[in-house]
Amino acid sequence: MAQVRTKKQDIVNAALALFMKKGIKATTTRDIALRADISEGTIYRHFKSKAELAQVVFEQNLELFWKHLRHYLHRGDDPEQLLSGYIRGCFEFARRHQRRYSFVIAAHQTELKKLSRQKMKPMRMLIKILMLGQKQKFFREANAHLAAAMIFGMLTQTIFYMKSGQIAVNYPIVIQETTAACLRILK
Amino acid sequence: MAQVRTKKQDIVNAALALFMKKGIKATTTRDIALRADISEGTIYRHFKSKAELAQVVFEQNLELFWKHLRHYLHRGDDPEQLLSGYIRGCFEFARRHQRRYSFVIAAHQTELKKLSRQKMKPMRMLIKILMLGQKQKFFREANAHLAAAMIFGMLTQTIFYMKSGQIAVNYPIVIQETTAACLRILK
Amino acid sequence: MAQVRTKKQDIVNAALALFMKKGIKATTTRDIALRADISEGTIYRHFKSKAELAQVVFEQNLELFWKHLRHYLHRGDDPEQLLSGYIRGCFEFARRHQRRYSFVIAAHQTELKKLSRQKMKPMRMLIKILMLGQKQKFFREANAHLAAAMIFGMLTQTIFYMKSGQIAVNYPIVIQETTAACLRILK
Amino acid sequence: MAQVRTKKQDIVNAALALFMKKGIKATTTRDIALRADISEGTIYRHFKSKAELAQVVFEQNLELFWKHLRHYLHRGDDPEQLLSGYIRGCFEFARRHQRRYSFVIAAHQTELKKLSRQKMKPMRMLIKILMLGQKQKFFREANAHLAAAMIFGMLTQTIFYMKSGQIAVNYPIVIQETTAACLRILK
DNA sequence: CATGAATGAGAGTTCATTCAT
DNA sequence: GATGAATGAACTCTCATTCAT
Repeated sequence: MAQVRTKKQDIVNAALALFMKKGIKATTTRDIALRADISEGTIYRHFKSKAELAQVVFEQNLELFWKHLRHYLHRGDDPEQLLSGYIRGCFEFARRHQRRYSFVIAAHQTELKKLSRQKMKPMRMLIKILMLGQKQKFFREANAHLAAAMIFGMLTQTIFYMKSGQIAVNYPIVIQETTAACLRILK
Repeated sequence: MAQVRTKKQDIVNAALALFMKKGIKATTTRDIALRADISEGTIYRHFKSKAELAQVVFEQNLELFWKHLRHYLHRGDDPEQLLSGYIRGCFEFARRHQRRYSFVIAAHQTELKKLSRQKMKPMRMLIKILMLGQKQKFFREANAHLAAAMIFGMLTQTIFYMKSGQIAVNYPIVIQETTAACLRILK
Repeated sequence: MAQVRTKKQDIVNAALALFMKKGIKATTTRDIALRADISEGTIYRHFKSKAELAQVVFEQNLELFWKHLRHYLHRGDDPEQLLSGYIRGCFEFARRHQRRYSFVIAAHQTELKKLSRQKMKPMRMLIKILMLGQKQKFFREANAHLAAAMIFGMLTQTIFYMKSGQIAVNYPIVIQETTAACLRILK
Repeated sequence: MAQVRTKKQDIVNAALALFMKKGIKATTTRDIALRADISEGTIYRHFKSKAELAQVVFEQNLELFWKHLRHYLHRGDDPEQLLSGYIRGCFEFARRHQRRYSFVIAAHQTELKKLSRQKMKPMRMLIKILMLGQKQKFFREANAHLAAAMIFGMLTQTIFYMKSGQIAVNYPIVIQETTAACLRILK
C-alpha cells in the first residue's frame, strides 16, 4: 500500500477524497488544487482534463480493489472457498479503504457509467467463480450472470447500509451471515 | 396513471427524463426548459429552485413506486406471499416505469442522499415484512435490517444489470429465481 | 390628508413604502403587487411602466410636501417669519410623514436625479424667501442660491441624523436651534 | 495620489466611475468588466461578490477622503483653524476628486447605509473639532452632534448644487462664505 | 377593468481550461 | 515542470412586461 508520493499522486489522492465527499461534478479543480497543495494549472500538466483525472482515479482504485481481492482468492480453488474469500475480500477492502471502495462502487453505477462498465473486473471475477462452481457441481445450475448480480447487489447494499450506520452489527458476523446467505442461494 | 397535463407536470416529466440520463447536477435548467417546451423562467414560477424541483421529482416518483408496491401487498398477510408480492412489485414497477424506478434508486444512493434517507418507505416496508415473518416463525431469526439490505441489494442490482442488457433472461424467470433466492436466505 | 382609496392609490402607497425601505431599483413589481393586494398586471393598467410609477410616487409626495409647506407660509410676509415657518414646515412634515419626506429627499438626490431637479419646488421657494428678505434688507446681501443650498443641506442632514437616531434631541429644540442658526447665517 | 495600476485597481476605478453615474444596483458586472477591459470572471478573482467590490470602492475612497482631510488639519490646533481647515479640505477634495467625493457621500446616505455608518470618520472628526472648540470656549455650548449634522449638511448640499451647476460661484468665495456661515452658527 | 401564468433578456456567479511568466 | 491570473462560456436565477382569459 506504500505509495510513491509524487505531485501526480497527490492530485489523485486529493481528487479521490473530494470526489467521494461531493461527487465528481460538484468537485472543482480549485478544490483539488487546494487540497493537493498545488496550483490549478499543475493538474493540467499531469492530466488532459478533469474527466481524465476522474477516469484515472477510478481505474487506480479499481485496480487496488482488484489486487486486494485476488489476494483473498489464492487460498485454494475449491469454489466454496473462493466465494467465501471473495466476499471476505470485498468486506475487508470496504472496511480498510472506505473511500476507495465507495468511489469504485458509486462511480461505477453513476457518474462513470459508460466508461467503467467493461472494466469492472470484480464483477467478472465473481461470474467466473460461480461458473466454476457450477461446472464442478458445487453450485446448482442457474444463470450465472443473474446470480452474480444478486450476490454483488447483496454485498454492495449491505456495505452501503453498514456505512451509513443503519445496520448495527459487527463485521465478522455480517461477513459470516452474508456468506451463508450466498451459499444458500447457490446450492 | 393518467396524469393531468399541466405546465408544472411537463416540467417534472422533462426533468425526470434528463435527471435520469445525465444526473441532476449535469442537467441544466435550460435543458429542462427546452425539453418541456417552456421558458426557463417558468420553472421558477413553479419551483423555488432547481434543487426543489429535483426534490419534487424524487418524491413524486417515490410516491408512485410506493403506491404501486402497496397494490402488490394487498393479496393476503402471509409473510411469504407479502414478500413474493413485494419482489414482484419491484420488478413490475421497474419494467413499466424504467426511468422513474432508476431515478428513485439512483438518486436515493447518490445525489439526494441526505434528503431521501428517512423517506425511503419501500426499504422500511421490506424490513416490516421480514419482522412479521420472523414473529410468525415463517422466517428464521436474524438481523432484519441486514437481511433487508441484502434483499434490497439483490433486487436493485439485478434490475440494474437487466436494464443494462448484461443479463439476458426474461422477467418471469428472473422474478421467480429472485423470489426463490430470497426465501432460501430467509428460511 | 384624507385620500381616495382606489386601486391606483393603493399601488402608489405600496410603492412608496417599499421604495423607501429598499430603494426603487431593489423594489420589484411583485413586491408592490403583493403589498397593494392586487395582481402584477394591474400595475400596468394604471402606469405605463415601473419608472412612471416611481415618477408619480415622487411627484405626488413632493406635491404633498409642497402643500404642507405652503400652509406654514401663510402666516405673514415678514421674511423672518416666512423662513421660520419654512423651517418648521420641513421638520413637521418630516415628523408626520417620515416615509414621504425621506423619499422625496432621497429620490431627489439619487435615483430620480434627472427627473426631479426642475420640479424641486421647496428649494425654489426657499430661494424666493431669501431674495425677498434681501430686498427688504432683513437679510444681508449674498448669493441666494448658495445660502439656500446651505440652509436646505442643514435641514435635510439634521433630519437625516435625527431619523437614524444619531442625534438625541427633541423636535422643538432642534427646530429652534436650526432656525436660530439660519438667521445667524443670513443676518 | 499616484496609484499602482493593477487589474484589481482597474476594476475598482471602473466600478467607481459607473457606481457614481448609475448607482451601485444599476451598474452591472458586465459594465464594469467592459470599462475595466477585463473579463467578467476576473472580477471574481479579486472580489467575492459585487457587494464586496462596492464595499471596497467605498472604503478605499473614504480612506482617501480621510487622508486628504487630515492633511488640512495639521496646521494648528486652534479649533477655529481646525474647522476652517476641515471645510477647506472637504471642498478641495470634492473639487479634485469629484467622483470619489460624490460616491462617498451618496453611498453613505443610500446604498451602503448599514455598512458605512460607523466608518464615517469625517463626520466623527467634525464632532471632535466642535467639542474641542466648546471645551476651549471658542464655540458656545450646544449639542455637538446637532451642530455637526448642520455643518455637514451645509457642506454636502452646497457642493451638490455647485456640482450640478445650480450655484454659479467660484470655489474660493464659496469656501469663504461657508466658513463664515459656520462660525456664525457656532460662536 | 383585473388577473396571473408565461416570457425572455439579462443579472450575478462559477469553473474547467489556457498561457505568459 | 510549476504557477496562478485571466478567460469566457455556461450556469442558476430574477424581474419588468405582456397577453389570453
